[in-house]
Amino acid sequence: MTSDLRTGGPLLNDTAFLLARANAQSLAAAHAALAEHGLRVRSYTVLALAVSEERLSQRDIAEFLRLDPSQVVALVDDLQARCLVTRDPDPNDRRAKVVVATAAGRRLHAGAEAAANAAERDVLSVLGEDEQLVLRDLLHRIAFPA
Amino acid sequence: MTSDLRTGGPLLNDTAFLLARANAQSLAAAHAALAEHGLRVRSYTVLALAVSEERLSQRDIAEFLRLDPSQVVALVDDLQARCLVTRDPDPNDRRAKVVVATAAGRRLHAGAEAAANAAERDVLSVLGEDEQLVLRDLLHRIAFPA
DNA sequence: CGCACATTCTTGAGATTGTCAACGATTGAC
DNA sequence: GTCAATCGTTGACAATCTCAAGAATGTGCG
Repeated sequence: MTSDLRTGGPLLNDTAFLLARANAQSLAAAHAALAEHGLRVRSYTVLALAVSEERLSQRDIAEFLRLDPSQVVALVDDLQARCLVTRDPDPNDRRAKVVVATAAGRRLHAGAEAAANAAERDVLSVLGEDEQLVLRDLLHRIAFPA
Repeated sequence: MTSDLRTGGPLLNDTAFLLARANAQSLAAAHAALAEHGLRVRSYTVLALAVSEERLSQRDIAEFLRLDPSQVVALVDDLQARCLVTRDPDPNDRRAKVVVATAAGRRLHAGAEAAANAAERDVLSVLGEDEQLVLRDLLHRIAFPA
């Protein structure tokens, strides 16, 4: 057989490329899993933040997800129109709007989270348990540099 | 101080999210580094494949980069218009077109590669040398599952 | 207090990317 | 030779990214 691109070709020493391709695999799996729940990957992450007890503002969300604030507006608009989240006023800053999940939002998130976790488990299944923990630690440090 | 989202918040146990955010960091660094050479990240990866000796067809490139074939058309169109690559006929299959870098393409790639590597080194600098090797191996296995 | 300046959300625009369906040319299987 | 499959291409449409501007609110300083 001819030389396999996946093992010996160009760009394979490029961690940035491997990061991009691994992310593409992960995204595709998550996309398929979440579609059955009527969510796209972006909506799901915003909903997940709204479900948490952190009471994040749209700016917090934008920074955490590395999105432009205007994108968060559209995402929250959609979730709010579907009665999955609300925009609560921040008593300490009337400019800010805290995004909080409704009961329906929490219900939908619970099911979607299970599907997303299953998809992630599938993607990571090529690694051992200990390797998965190492990967998460390394990615965490790159994703949130000091 | 209040609880830091980066260390204790939601989604941080989600490897898929960390993968996406780490990739965003990497992409931003690469984008800035390559802009000075007149290339975007996509163009750079296609050019890198054209520089290699693999003689890849547009379909090969699409599959390797996980792109739709129609996107490769636009990318190669642009690189060809700038005289950085050529579309050579494949003697074994007259449908396929092999994308090969010109001398100018190889020159531009050399400089761009240096800048991209510097950016990557910067992003990975939060990890030790050995950890960087581990990360690359783990990502490689996820990016190209059996 | 009053003023200048920064921050938060929002809107709108334009460019880039992702996804899909068709089509002509060519190949490979039968 | 016929027929299905593949490769490149075009076109359309949705989704995403990036930027600029504006209204409302907050913050700091004289």
